[in-house]
Amino acid sequence: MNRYNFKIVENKWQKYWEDNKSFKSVLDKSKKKFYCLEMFPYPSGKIHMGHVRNYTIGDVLSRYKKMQGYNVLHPMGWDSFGLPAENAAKQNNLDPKVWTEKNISVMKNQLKKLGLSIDWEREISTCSKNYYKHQQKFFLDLYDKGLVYRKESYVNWDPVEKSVLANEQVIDGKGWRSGVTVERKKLNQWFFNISKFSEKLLNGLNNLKEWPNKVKIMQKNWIGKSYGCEIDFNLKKNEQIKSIKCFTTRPDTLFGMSFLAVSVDHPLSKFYKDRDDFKKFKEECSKTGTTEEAIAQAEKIGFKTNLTAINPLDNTKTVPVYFANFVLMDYGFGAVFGCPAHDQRDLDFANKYKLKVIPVVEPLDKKGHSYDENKNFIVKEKAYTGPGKIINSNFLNDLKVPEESINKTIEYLEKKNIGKKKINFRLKDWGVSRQRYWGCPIPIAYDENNKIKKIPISSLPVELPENINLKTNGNPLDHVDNWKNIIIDGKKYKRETDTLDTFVDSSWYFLRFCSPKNESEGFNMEEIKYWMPVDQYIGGVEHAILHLLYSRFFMQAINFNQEEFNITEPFSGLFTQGMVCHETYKDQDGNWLSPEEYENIKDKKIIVGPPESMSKSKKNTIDPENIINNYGADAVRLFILSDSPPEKDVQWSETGMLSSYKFIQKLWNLHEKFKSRIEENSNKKDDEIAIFTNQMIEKINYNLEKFHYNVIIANLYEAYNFFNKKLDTSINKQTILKNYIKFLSIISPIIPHFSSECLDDIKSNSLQKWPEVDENLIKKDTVQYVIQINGKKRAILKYMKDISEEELIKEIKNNQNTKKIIQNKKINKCFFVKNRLINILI
RNA sequence: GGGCGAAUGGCGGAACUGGUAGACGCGUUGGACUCAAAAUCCAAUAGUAGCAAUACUGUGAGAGUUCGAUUCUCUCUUUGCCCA
Repeated sequence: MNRYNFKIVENKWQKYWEDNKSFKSVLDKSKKKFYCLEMFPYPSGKIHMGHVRNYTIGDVLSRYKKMQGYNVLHPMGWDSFGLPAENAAKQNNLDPKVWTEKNISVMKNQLKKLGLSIDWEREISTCSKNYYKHQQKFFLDLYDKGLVYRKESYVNWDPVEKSVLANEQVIDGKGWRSGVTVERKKLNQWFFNISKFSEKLLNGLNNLKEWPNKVKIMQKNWIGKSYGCEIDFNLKKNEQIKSIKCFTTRPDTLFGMSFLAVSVDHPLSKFYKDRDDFKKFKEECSKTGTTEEAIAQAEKIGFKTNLTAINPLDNTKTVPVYFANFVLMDYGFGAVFGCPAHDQRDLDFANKYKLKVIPVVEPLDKKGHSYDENKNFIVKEKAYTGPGKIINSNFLNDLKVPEESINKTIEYLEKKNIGKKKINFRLKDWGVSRQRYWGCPIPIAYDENNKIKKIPISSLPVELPENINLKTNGNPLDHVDNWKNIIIDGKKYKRETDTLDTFVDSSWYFLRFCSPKNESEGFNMEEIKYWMPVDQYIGGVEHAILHLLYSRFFMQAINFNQEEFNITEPFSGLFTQGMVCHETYKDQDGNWLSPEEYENIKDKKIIVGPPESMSKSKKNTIDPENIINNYGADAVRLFILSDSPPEKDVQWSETGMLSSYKFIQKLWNLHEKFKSRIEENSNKKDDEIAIFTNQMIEKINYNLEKFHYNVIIANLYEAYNFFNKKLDTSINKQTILKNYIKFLSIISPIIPHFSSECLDDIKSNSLQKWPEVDENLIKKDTVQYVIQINGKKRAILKYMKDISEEELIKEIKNNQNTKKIIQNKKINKCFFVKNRLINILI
């Protein structure tokens, strides 16, 4: 018997697919399209197991859809701008472009070894000028539509590195490399007006039927629509400023107000800007990070003004006005009123500055709360934010919180012209400026007066200069004078040296795949009208918010003021796969060990940790290329799908991998067995194989549609067990051949090389259609009935299909096994489920 | 602190709409082959009792709805992810 040589077979079919352009997709309006897309990789150097899992899931789906007759678009590209390239290049004295291109070529080869059904002719790379040229054009388009603007905004500033940090580079409020506390610094930056579409992005979620609920909920929370109220607070006898406008979601707590806090950037600050103590305070505030979390955790500090605000519901009550570090200018109006009893931040602040704490909401349940000697509810260290009823609030007393209280208060404020109902969104505009070299240049220049000048379309792309000095303070582009200084129409300008956030690159790449080679436009209307939206998008849940939201925004932005294209959602189906995990190993000194190191020094005391997602820092990674070389692509594909449902984490296991490899060998032995039987001739009529095959197809169809890929593998094992046994009996030649081809077709999305080789070996087409289920064959004449007595299973009996309740009871009374249980007993009641079960109560 | 999930043999996991719990794989045990081992093949494998047929218990804990609950409802425990 021949042994299956995966190396020869896999090379052969990969070459065959490439030579025959088997997966090239062409626009064909006569065919139904299916756009299957997996999140494209960042070219970090090598593919990792997460990629293997992601792309295998997508490949199974693509191949399945193709076999079903769809015109499948399954492209691949590279998210190739980004900070790692810049850092790696700096370390190794390379050009980021050279580093990136080398990685791409390595990773492309690795992906090809997996045997993915990708149309490589559509390959794109976001760092190529053919790509970012259109992105720059797009930027100017959005500028013309008024969806891009420039404003001053805070960034995370590392005072040691003298550079701007991304939020993820700030760890516990400190720079990831310098370890120094990050400061807030104001810079002029570019913004996309995503908040303009808050409502649309929120409502659009309702139409995304094939998205996981949790992703929709995360986006909904991120957009954060809240109903509240804007309130004007009058100030006590002040000439320069009469009132301060605040936004609040809890107007019902107005009687509990004990201070008013404004942001240091509030217009009010202009009256204090020359005072030294205020300057000092402002500097102190700048030491707080920019994330919501950093602000929440920072100590609440304030600067007391000489202003006094009047409670709009009771003129006799006045409160002090503070500048405070926890109030941000870009939320609401940069001013809030503080009700310490019912907001933790306000309470921390009030306790620090010895301000009054007046509870105005009393919890319904007294358990776990504090009360004074007169049994009045009091708040000390922990603010109460739950439901209850209003107290200490004059005419608002006894209203139910929150059902009645908020709306009633707003009604009152509107009637008295003090405030009005307002909807607020948490979603802020998207700051896209990055003070980095390795990104898409922003096609803008400034004249001597700092006035914005668009780079003319005809001189796009604005190319990134190559081979520049990266070891500079701040943005390297700032130091490239011959690039920075330009002349447009005879006038001197300085280029914008910030580059675009890489999330911009990935916000429209799915469109580019529809027209990857088009020189004159980023995407062609006719082509995106045919291919878009992406029918199935597959990737990690870590992109649930930003990438997906930004992509959705881009579709809105394209659609904005434009009739021709009316698809506003880029991904009609979304699937988020789980991570690939591995045990972790540490030696006695607490150093991480790799799985190989662990194998080699097994006898020593090593602490084996629980499975965690593979990461270089924990050294618990497995290199896919080694695995492919040792076991073959088919075996890897089989294993990565077999052990867990795709949406959950999967644990990498060497024994599991080995058993997948062995299974392919077993399938090959089965193939040899089949072949010998196909050549034999037996006239015995036997429907059992056909019935089994059809039932299997039915099951697999169901599991494919539901992404239960691990169950499909179990189905395949069952099929193997069945066929292996069946082949030892006498069977009809035609029956075997017909059903065997169906079996090979069904396994082909998962282990395509193996399947192609076997089909070819029995002189059958290696690219089969997906087999249809023959309904006649899966109809059964007899059915197994579960016999329950008093709810307990007592027997399983086989009878004719569609037997009536009376007949079935008669049969049970006569059956040897069951009659003893119910003999001479009175049947009180029966529950009969046709063709399935009967429950007899005696 | 808030939101969303999850919990099933030694392990990963399966179970349609409430209707046979544990498919399939790993591991373990026994056997065949072998001088021996590996590989391969065959068989057993939730627990308890029993030679066995079989009986009882059993899907994180506790309650509830139901003829019937892994599945639905409530409370709790543990745990994961996201936001703070």
